[in-house]
Amino acid sequence: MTNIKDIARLAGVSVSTVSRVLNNYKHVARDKRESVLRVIEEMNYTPNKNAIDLIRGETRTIGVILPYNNNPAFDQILNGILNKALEHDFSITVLPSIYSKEKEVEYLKKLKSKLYDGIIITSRANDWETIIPYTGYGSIVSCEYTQHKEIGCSYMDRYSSYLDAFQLLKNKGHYAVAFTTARIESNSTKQMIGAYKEVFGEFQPKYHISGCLCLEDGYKAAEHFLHLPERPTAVYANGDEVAGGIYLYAKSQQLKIPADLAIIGQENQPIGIGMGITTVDHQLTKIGEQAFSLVIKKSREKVKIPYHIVERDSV
Amino acid sequence: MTNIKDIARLAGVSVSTVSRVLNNYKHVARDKRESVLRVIEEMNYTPNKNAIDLIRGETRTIGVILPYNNNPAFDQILNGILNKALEHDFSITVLPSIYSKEKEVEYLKKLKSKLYDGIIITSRANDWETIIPYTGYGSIVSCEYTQHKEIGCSYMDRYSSYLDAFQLLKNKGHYAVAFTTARIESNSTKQMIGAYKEVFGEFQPKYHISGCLCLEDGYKAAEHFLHLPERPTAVYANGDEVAGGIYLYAKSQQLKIPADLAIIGQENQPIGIGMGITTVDHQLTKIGEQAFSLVIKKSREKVKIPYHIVERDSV
DNA sequence: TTGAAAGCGCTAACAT
DNA sequence: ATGTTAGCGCTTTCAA
Repeated sequence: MTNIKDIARLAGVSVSTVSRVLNNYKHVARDKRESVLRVIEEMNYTPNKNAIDLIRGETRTIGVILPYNNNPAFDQILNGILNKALEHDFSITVLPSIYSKEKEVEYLKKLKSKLYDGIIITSRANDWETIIPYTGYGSIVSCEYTQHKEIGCSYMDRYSSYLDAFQLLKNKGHYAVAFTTARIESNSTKQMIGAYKEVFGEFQPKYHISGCLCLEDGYKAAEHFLHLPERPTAVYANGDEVAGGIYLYAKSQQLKIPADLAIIGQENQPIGIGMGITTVDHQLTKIGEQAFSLVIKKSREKVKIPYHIVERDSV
Repeated sequence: MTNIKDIARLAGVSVSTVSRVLNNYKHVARDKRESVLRVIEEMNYTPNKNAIDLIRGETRTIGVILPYNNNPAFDQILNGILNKALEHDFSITVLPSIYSKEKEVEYLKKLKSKLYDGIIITSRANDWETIIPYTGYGSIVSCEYTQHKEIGCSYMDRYSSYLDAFQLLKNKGHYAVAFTTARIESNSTKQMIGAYKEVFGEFQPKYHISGCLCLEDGYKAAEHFLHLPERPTAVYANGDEVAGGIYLYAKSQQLKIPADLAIIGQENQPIGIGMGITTVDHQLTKIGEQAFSLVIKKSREKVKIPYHIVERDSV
């Protein structure tokens, strides 16, 4: 591999001069600049980026921690991040965590080891207390709200959106309402249950199924709900694919949507458009875009992205 | 920032000893190893990965060039890549190209600049002739077949799958068949047209619409097809979301699926399951997994991944 | 405008 | 078993 020293020698200049033309500095004589460029061309030289990153102490790369890499919601956030990264000429490294605390810490250590200029956490397993110390090594932005001043947030008002969705159902005359969530221990499950209580008074565990990520999960959840003695008349799914699965199972039981079962999904995904499912759109792409903007600004702002409900034919 | 020198000094040993314990080498006395570990702990030290990458000349990072970052097909491939990367403790950097030749070359230069150990090209705008020289700087694997010996391939037999899909339609009595593709200049459009000719004799431009990526594009394509004087009785869509859009438009015109219009999609995506759309599953996740395996083995094998047709209710 | 030289933080060959 | 030292390839003072 040819290096900067070779170029300098062949161009008859010093390495610092080569460095100067490489970085477009002024104060380089025309002829020297040209001869350096010629040699670079001839030798087909490209500077070693690791050496540059080592010296500069920055990499123009952002790491994105996300639990699942095959989940449409996280794909939407990632999409937003990539949009902005492309625009700002940053690279994005995807860090799949499967909600493993160890994996997450491993990734935070990579921030510390200077591989990334910052990290975006789309969702997490660790406590903020274990994450915050790493803000000393690069900017950390979360896609979930936290009051900790060290962390920038690009988030949505989950609680309020859950409230709206349940209220919509209640307004349509539904009182036996079921819902699905992804992780039982997650913040969003807690908020979902909270909102449920606020709207319907008491939480009934039989009307809640966790661990729902994809269409098949929704199908199974519906199977459970619809075999309950007092079967729900509506269900709020944590994603349109899960909602689609619920829809399919209901249909397989000859139920009419929404007459026999109302369904509301989340994140305005293609399947929801296709199947005409009402959905709560948290604008995840925008969340991702905003998260990226915050992380490169090293900002610790808390930016709330508005959600809206898209009414279709399933409620 | 504390560095290896500081640790050596504080532990009362040389940097090489510190390096040895860092890399789990043998021949380090118990007490020295322990005191080094203690100081590392106390100082909360993490080695600078850029320095290590610089010396080792490898980064355990693979770059993945993909044209769109919000396209379900490429998401499936990326998903497969990430599965394997996680397993093998490699990092994945996403390189969005929007089919720009310049962007692609920029990414290949990053391979040359030693940022990645290899690159996976899911789809490309450049000729192989301009890509191949970069195989000198790291392994390059393609998700599309090419006979060039320098390039490993994890691919599907597109032509044969197109043939099968068109034949399926023909067997069901369809002769006026339309189809959609993503990019007019792409290889897969060429193969699609070739397969069409082989099955139906002649290619009719009015039955082909390019530039279809999402549901909305499918909707518009259907609008076009269904207003043709001799409207097609079947359409093969380049993706299930596009197929979903076609389905929706047909429904909006009171057409029955498949009686009035047969629809076949591609890639077995959730929306297709939800809407009951027959699809050609090219197993993109497996393509991604295999591509990753090839790239880290620096293999130039050509591995064909089998496809299969999933029959549902739209044909 | 240019070059010499001192790092950036680490590994590894070599010597002991 | 351990330390010395010469790099890895580049940037950036500093002096000229």
